[in-house]
Amino acid sequence: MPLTLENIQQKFRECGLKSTPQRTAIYQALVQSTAHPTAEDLFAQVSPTYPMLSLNTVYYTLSVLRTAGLVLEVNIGHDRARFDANLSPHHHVICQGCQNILDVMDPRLNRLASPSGLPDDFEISSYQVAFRGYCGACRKSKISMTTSPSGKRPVSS
Amino acid sequence: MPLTLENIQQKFRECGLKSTPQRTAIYQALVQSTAHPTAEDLFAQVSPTYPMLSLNTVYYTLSVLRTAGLVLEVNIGHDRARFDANLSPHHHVICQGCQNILDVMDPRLNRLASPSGLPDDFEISSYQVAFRGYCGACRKSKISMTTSPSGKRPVSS
DNA sequence: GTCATTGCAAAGGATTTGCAGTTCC
DNA sequence: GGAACTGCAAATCCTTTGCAATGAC
Repeated sequence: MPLTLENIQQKFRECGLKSTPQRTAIYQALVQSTAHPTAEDLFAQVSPTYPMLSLNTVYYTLSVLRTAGLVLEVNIGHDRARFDANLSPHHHVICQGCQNILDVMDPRLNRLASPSGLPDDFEISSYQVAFRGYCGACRKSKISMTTSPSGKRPVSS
Repeated sequence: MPLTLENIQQKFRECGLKSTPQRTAIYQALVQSTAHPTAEDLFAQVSPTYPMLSLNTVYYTLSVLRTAGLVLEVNIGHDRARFDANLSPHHHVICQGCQNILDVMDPRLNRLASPSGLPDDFEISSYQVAFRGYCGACRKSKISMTTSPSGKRPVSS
Protein backbone atom coordinates (compact mmCIF):
# COMPACT_ATOMS: atom_id res chain seq x y z
CA MET A 1 0.00 0.00 0.00
CA PRO A 2 1.20 3.48 -0.76
CA LEU A 3 1.62 5.43 2.43
CA THR A 4 -0.63 8.43 2.06
CA LEU A 5 -0.24 11.61 4.02
CA GLU A 6 -3.29 10.61 6.03
CA ASN A 7 -1.67 7.28 6.89
CA ILE A 8 1.43 9.04 8.08
CA GLN A 9 -0.44 11.61 10.10
CA GLN A 10 -2.47 8.91 11.77
CA LYS A 11 0.67 6.97 12.54
CA PHE A 12 2.14 10.04 14.17
CA ARG A 13 -0.99 10.55 16.22
CA GLU A 14 -0.92 6.96 17.38
CA CYS A 15 2.60 7.53 18.62
CA GLY A 16 1.67 10.80 20.28
CA LEU A 17 3.71 12.86 17.85
CA LYS A 18 2.64 16.19 16.51
CA SER A 19 2.22 16.23 12.80
CA THR A 20 4.13 18.95 11.03
CA PRO A 21 4.88 19.35 7.33
CA GLN A 22 8.61 18.89 7.84
CA ARG A 23 8.21 15.81 9.95
CA THR A 24 5.77 14.28 7.53
CA ALA A 25 8.00 14.99 4.57
CA ILE A 26 11.07 13.53 6.24
CA TYR A 27 9.28 10.37 7.26
CA GLN A 28 7.69 10.00 3.87
CA ALA A 29 11.04 10.37 2.14
CA LEU A 30 12.49 7.70 4.38
CA VAL A 31 9.60 5.30 3.86
CA GLN A 32 9.83 5.67 0.11
CA SER A 33 13.55 5.02 0.07
CA THR A 34 15.30 1.68 0.21
CA ALA A 35 18.71 3.29 0.14
CA HIS A 36 19.16 3.69 3.90
CA PRO A 37 19.82 7.41 3.62
CA THR A 38 21.81 9.52 6.03
CA ALA A 39 20.38 12.56 7.77
CA GLU A 40 22.04 14.70 5.14
CA ASP A 41 20.59 12.61 2.31
CA LEU A 42 17.12 13.17 3.68
CA PHE A 43 17.84 16.84 4.14
CA ALA A 44 18.91 17.10 0.50
CA GLN A 45 15.85 15.23 -0.63
CA VAL A 46 13.29 17.21 1.33
CA SER A 47 15.03 20.58 1.13
CA PRO A 48 13.77 21.52 -2.34
CA THR A 49 10.17 21.21 -1.14
CA TYR A 50 10.84 22.91 2.19
CA PRO A 51 13.63 25.40 1.61
CA MET A 52 13.39 26.59 5.20
CA LEU A 53 14.13 23.11 6.55
CA SER A 54 17.25 22.93 8.68
CA LEU A 55 19.53 19.95 8.93
CA ASN A 56 19.12 20.17 12.66
CA THR A 57 15.42 19.48 12.30
CA VAL A 58 16.21 16.37 10.30
CA TYR A 59 18.40 15.10 13.12
CA TYR A 60 15.81 16.02 15.70
CA THR A 61 13.02 14.42 13.72
CA LEU A 62 14.95 11.24 13.19
CA SER A 63 15.70 10.95 16.88
CA VAL A 64 12.02 11.45 17.68
CA LEU A 65 10.95 8.86 15.13
CA ARG A 66 13.56 6.44 16.39
CA THR A 67 12.40 6.86 19.98
CA ALA A 68 8.83 6.32 18.83
CA GLY A 69 9.94 3.12 17.13
CA LEU A 70 8.99 4.27 13.65
CA VAL A 71 12.50 4.17 12.20
CA LEU A 72 15.65 2.22 12.86
CA GLU A 73 19.23 3.31 12.77
CA VAL A 74 21.21 1.01 10.51
CA ASN A 75 24.83 1.55 11.19
CA ILE A 76 27.37 -0.02 8.98
CA GLY A 77 30.78 0.90 10.15
CA HIS A 78 31.18 3.81 12.46
CA ASP A 79 30.69 6.51 9.91
CA ARG A 80 27.58 8.59 9.51
CA ALA A 81 24.31 7.20 10.78
CA ARG A 82 21.90 5.73 8.24
CA PHE A 83 18.21 5.21 8.73
CA ASP A 84 15.59 2.71 7.71
CA ALA A 85 11.80 2.80 7.95
CA ASN A 86 11.54 -0.90 7.14
CA LEU A 87 10.57 -2.35 10.51
CA SER A 88 10.17 -5.99 9.51
CA PRO A 89 13.04 -8.24 10.54
CA HIS A 90 15.67 -8.23 7.86
CA HIS A 91 19.37 -8.12 7.27
CA HIS A 92 21.72 -6.14 5.09
CA VAL A 93 24.25 -6.42 2.33
CA ILE A 94 26.82 -3.70 2.02
CA CYS A 95 28.75 -3.08 -1.16
CA GLN A 96 32.31 -2.35 -0.19
CA GLY A 97 32.78 -0.37 -3.35
CA CYS A 98 29.93 2.14 -3.29
CA GLN A 99 28.84 1.62 0.34
CA ASN A 100 25.28 1.10 -0.76
CA ILE A 101 23.13 -1.00 1.54
CA LEU A 102 20.54 -3.47 0.31
CA ASP A 103 17.90 -5.23 2.36
CA VAL A 104 18.02 -9.01 2.68
CA MET A 105 14.66 -10.48 3.56
CA ASP A 106 15.68 -14.15 3.44
CA PRO A 107 13.57 -15.76 6.20
CA ARG A 108 16.15 -18.47 6.82
CA LEU A 109 18.33 -15.85 8.42
CA ASN A 110 15.70 -15.16 11.04
CA ARG A 111 16.06 -18.62 12.53
CA LEU A 112 19.69 -18.72 13.60
CA ALA A 113 20.44 -20.79 16.66
CA SER A 114 21.70 -19.03 19.72
CA PRO A 115 25.47 -18.96 19.63
CA SER A 116 27.42 -21.31 21.81
CA GLY A 117 30.19 -20.23 24.11
CA LEU A 118 28.47 -17.29 25.72
CA PRO A 119 28.29 -16.74 29.46
CA ASP A 120 25.18 -18.45 30.78
CA ASP A 121 23.63 -15.26 31.99
CA PHE A 122 23.90 -13.43 28.71
CA GLU A 123 20.52 -12.92 27.14
CA ILE A 124 20.35 -12.45 23.38
CA SER A 125 17.45 -10.30 22.27
CA SER A 126 18.13 -9.84 18.58
CA TYR A 127 20.77 -10.17 15.93
CA GLN A 128 21.60 -8.91 12.51
CA VAL A 129 23.67 -10.31 9.73
CA ALA A 130 25.75 -7.91 7.66
CA PHE A 131 26.99 -9.33 4.39
CA ARG A 132 29.79 -7.59 2.60
CA GLY A 133 30.80 -7.85 -0.99
CA TYR A 134 30.68 -6.02 -4.27
CA CYS A 135 27.73 -5.14 -6.41
CA GLY A 136 27.80 -5.71 -10.15
CA ALA A 137 28.90 -2.22 -11.02
CA CYS A 138 31.68 -2.13 -8.44
CA ARG A 139 32.88 -5.58 -9.44
CA LYS A 140 33.37 -4.32 -12.96
CA SER A 141 35.43 -1.41 -11.71
CA LYS A 142 37.47 -3.73 -9.56
CA ILE A 143 38.19 -6.03 -12.49
CA SER A 144 39.20 -3.19 -14.76
CA MET A 145 41.33 -1.87 -11.93
CA THR A 146 43.02 -5.21 -11.41
CA THR A 147 43.67 -5.77 -15.10
CA SER A 148 44.64 -2.19 -15.79
CA PRO A 149 48.40 -2.08 -16.45
CA SER A 150 48.82 1.11 -14.49
CA GLY A 151 47.09 -0.38 -11.47
CA LYS A 152 45.40 2.92 -10.85
CA ARG A 153 41.97 3.17 -9.40
CA PRO A 154 39.29 4.20 -11.81
CA VAL A 155 37.86 7.61 -11.10
CA SER A 156 35.51 7.04 -8.24
CA SER A 157 33.33 10.11 -8.29
CA MET B 1 51.40 -18.98 22.15
CA PRO B 2 52.30 -15.76 23.86
CA LEU B 3 53.17 -13.14 21.30
CA THR B 4 56.70 -12.09 22.09
CA LEU B 5 58.25 -8.84 21.03
CA GLU B 6 60.30 -10.78 18.50
CA ASN B 7 57.14 -12.30 17.05
CA ILE B 8 55.60 -8.90 16.67
CA GLN B 9 58.65 -7.36 15.13
CA GLN B 10 58.92 -10.17 12.65
CA LYS B 11 55.26 -9.78 11.79
CA PHE B 12 55.83 -6.11 11.13
CA ARG B 13 58.80 -6.87 8.93
CA GLU B 14 56.78 -9.39 6.94
CA CYS B 15 54.27 -6.68 6.27
CA GLY B 16 56.91 -4.15 5.35
CA LEU B 17 56.26 -2.03 8.42
CA LYS B 18 58.93 -0.31 10.40
CA SER B 19 59.15 -1.50 13.93
CA THR B 20 59.02 1.24 16.51
CA PRO B 21 58.48 1.00 20.24
CA GLN B 22 55.14 2.81 20.08
CA ARG B 23 53.85 0.70 17.26
CA THR B 24 54.91 -2.50 18.94
CA ALA B 25 53.32 -1.47 22.22
CA ILE B 26 50.05 -0.50 20.60
CA TYR B 27 49.83 -3.73 18.65
CA GLN B 28 50.76 -5.80 21.66
CA ALA B 29 48.13 -4.11 23.78
CA LEU B 30 45.54 -4.86 21.14
CA VAL B 31 46.57 -8.49 20.75
CA GLN B 32 46.40 -9.04 24.48
CA SER B 33 42.95 -7.53 24.77
CA THR B 34 39.66 -9.18 24.01
CA ALA B 35 37.71 -6.05 24.84
CA HIS B 36 37.76 -4.50 21.36
CA PRO B 37 39.26 -1.26 22.61
CA THR B 38 38.89 2.14 21.02
CA ALA B 39 41.85 4.22 19.92
CA GLU B 40 41.56 6.15 23.14
CA ASP B 41 41.45 2.96 25.21
CA LEU B 42 44.71 1.86 23.65
CA PHE B 43 46.18 5.29 24.17
CA ALA B 44 45.28 5.13 27.84
CA GLN B 45 46.72 1.66 28.16
CA VAL B 46 50.03 2.34 26.46
CA SER B 47 50.47 5.90 27.66
CA PRO B 48 51.90 5.05 31.09
CA THR B 49 54.76 3.15 29.45
CA TYR B 50 55.30 5.74 26.73
CA PRO B 51 54.35 9.08 28.21
CA MET B 52 55.36 10.84 25.02
CA LEU B 53 52.89 8.84 22.96
CA SER B 54 50.31 10.97 21.21
CA LEU B 55 46.76 9.93 20.49
CA ASN B 56 47.39 10.87 16.91
CA THR B 57 50.04 8.20 16.67
CA VAL B 58 47.56 5.63 17.93
CA TYR B 59 45.17 6.59 15.17
CA TYR B 60 47.95 6.56 12.59
CA THR B 61 49.28 3.23 13.81
CA LEU B 62 45.86 1.63 13.78
CA SER B 63 45.26 2.77 10.23
CA VAL B 64 48.62 1.37 9.18
CA LEU B 65 47.95 -1.94 10.89
CA ARG B 66 44.51 -2.12 9.38
CA THR B 67 45.85 -1.46 5.91
CA ALA B 68 48.45 -4.15 6.47
CA GLY B 69 45.68 -6.52 7.46
CA LEU B 70 46.95 -7.06 11.00
CA VAL B 71 43.93 -5.61 12.75
CA LEU B 72 40.26 -5.27 11.98
CA GLU B 73 37.90 -2.47 12.71
CA VAL B 74 34.87 -3.80 14.57
CA ASN B 75 32.21 -1.19 14.41
CA ILE B 76 29.10 -1.56 16.43
CA GLY B 77 26.87 1.34 15.73
CA HIS B 78 28.35 4.46 14.25
CA ASP B 79 30.06 5.67 17.35
CA ARG B 80 33.77 5.50 18.03
CA ALA B 81 35.76 2.90 16.12
CA ARG B 82 36.81 -0.25 17.95
CA PHE B 83 39.61 -2.56 16.98
CA ASP B 84 40.33 -6.26 17.07
CA ALA B 85 43.53 -8.19 16.44
CA ASN B 86 41.68 -11.49 16.32
CA LEU B 87 41.85 -12.32 12.63
CA SER B 88 40.15 -15.70 12.69
CA PRO B 89 36.56 -15.69 11.46
CA HIS B 90 34.25 -14.91 14.29
CA HIS B 91 31.20 -12.92 15.25
CA HIS B 92 30.22 -10.60 18.04
CA VAL B 93 27.78 -10.12 20.87
CA ILE B 94 27.15 -6.61 22.06
CA CYS B 95 25.68 -5.87 25.44
CA GLN B 96 23.24 -3.06 25.01
CA GLY B 97 23.74 -2.06 28.59
CA CYS B 98 27.48 -1.65 28.91
CA GLN B 99 28.35 -1.73 25.21
CA ASN B 100 30.92 -4.41 25.81
CA ILE B 101 31.69 -6.66 22.89
CA LEU B 102 32.36 -10.38 23.21
CA ASP B 103 33.70 -12.70 20.55
CA VAL B 104 31.52 -15.55 19.34
CA MET B 105 33.52 -18.36 17.81
CA ASP B 106 30.60 -20.73 17.12
CA PRO B 107 31.64 -22.51 13.90
CA ARG B 108 28.04 -23.04 12.83
CA LEU B 109 27.83 -19.35 12.14
CA ASN B 110 30.57 -19.63 9.56
CA ARG B 111 28.45 -21.77 7.30
CA LEU B 112 25.49 -19.56 6.54
CA ALA B 113 23.96 -20.01 3.11
CA SER B 114 24.19 -17.15 0.68
CA PRO B 115 21.11 -15.00 1.08
CA SER B 116 18.36 -15.20 -1.50
CA GLY B 117 16.90 -12.21 -3.23
CA LEU B 118 20.12 -10.45 -4.14
CA PRO B 119 20.90 -9.18 -7.62
CA ASP B 120 22.62 -11.95 -9.57
CA ASP B 121 25.79 -9.99 -10.04
CA PHE B 122 26.30 -9.22 -6.37
CA GLU B 123 29.24 -11.13 -4.98
CA ILE B 124 29.32 -11.79 -1.24
CA SER B 125 32.81 -12.00 0.16
CA SER B 126 32.17 -12.18 3.88
CA TYR B 127 29.57 -11.63 6.53
CA GLN B 128 29.31 -11.00 10.19
CA VAL B 129 26.60 -11.64 12.70
CA ALA B 130 26.09 -9.11 15.45
CA PHE B 131 24.05 -10.36 18.38
CA ARG B 132 22.57 -7.87 20.77
CA GLY B 133 21.34 -8.45 24.27
CA TYR B 134 22.21 -7.90 27.87
CA CYS B 135 24.99 -9.41 29.89
CA GLY B 136 24.35 -10.79 33.37
CA ALA B 137 25.35 -7.63 35.19
CA CYS B 138 23.30 -5.36 32.96
CA ARG B 139 20.30 -7.66 33.17
CA LYS B 140 20.36 -7.30 36.91
CA SER B 141 20.37 -3.52 36.64
CA LYS B 142 17.52 -3.68 34.18
CA ILE B 143 15.45 -5.83 36.49
CA SER B 144 16.06 -3.67 39.49
CA MET B 145 15.25 -0.66 37.37
CA THR B 146 12.00 -2.20 36.17
CA THR B 147 10.91 -3.25 39.63
CA SER B 148 12.04 -0.08 41.31
CA PRO B 149 8.95 1.88 42.37
CA SER B 150 10.47 5.21 41.37
CA GLY B 151 11.26 3.93 37.91
CA LYS B 152 14.53 5.75 38.06
CA ARG B 153 17.64 4.45 36.40
CA PRO B 154 20.26 3.14 38.74
CA VAL B 155 23.28 5.36 38.89
CA SER B 156 25.25 4.47 35.81
CA SER B 157 28.63 5.95 36.57
C1' DG C 1 -2.52 28.92 25.95
C1' DT C 2 0.79 25.59 26.34
C1' DC C 3 4.21 22.74 24.96
C1' DA C 4 6.37 20.40 21.28
C1' DT C 5 8.70 21.65 17.22
C1' DT C 6 11.56 24.52 14.40
C1' DG C 7 15.64 27.28 12.90
C1' DC C 8 19.91 29.36 13.73
C1' DA C 9 24.27 29.42 15.82
C1' DA C 10 27.54 27.51 18.54
C1' DA C 11 29.52 23.66 21.00
C1' DG C 12 31.08 18.97 21.24
C1' DG C 13 33.63 14.78 20.22
C1' DA C 14 36.05 11.62 17.16
C1' DT C 15 39.12 11.45 13.55
C1' DT C 16 42.14 13.46 9.97
C1' DT C 17 45.53 16.59 8.06
C1' DG C 18 49.72 19.65 7.81
C1' DC C 19 54.13 20.15 9.06
C1' DA C 20 58.57 19.99 11.40
C1' DG C 21 61.55 17.01 13.96
C1' DT C 22 63.05 12.32 14.81
C1' DT C 23 63.97 7.51 14.16
C1' DC C 24 64.44 3.31 11.83
C1' DC C 25 66.53 0.61 8.07
C1' DG D 1 70.53 9.38 3.57
C1' DG D 2 65.92 8.82 2.73
C1' DA D 3 61.55 7.45 3.77
C1' DA D 4 58.60 6.31 7.26
C1' DC D 5 57.16 7.49 11.72
C1' DT D 6 56.10 10.64 15.58
C1' DG D 7 54.19 14.60 18.06
C1' DC D 8 51.83 18.86 18.24
C1' DA D 9 48.34 21.88 16.64
C1' DA D 10 44.75 23.01 13.87
C1' DA D 11 41.11 21.62 10.87
C1' DT D 12 37.26 18.80 9.51
C1' DC D 13 33.18 16.23 9.76
C1' DC D 14 28.98 14.52 11.96
C1' DT D 15 25.99 15.27 15.58
C1' DT D 16 24.13 17.49 19.70
C1' DT D 17 22.83 21.45 22.51
C1' DG D 18 21.04 26.22 23.80
C1' DC D 19 17.75 29.40 22.99
C1' DA D 20 14.23 32.31 21.05
C1' DA D 21 10.42 32.18 17.75
C1' DT D 22 6.80 29.56 15.67
C1' DG D 23 3.04 26.42 15.10
C1' DA D 24 0.08 22.37 16.34
C1' DC D 25 -3.48 20.78 19.26
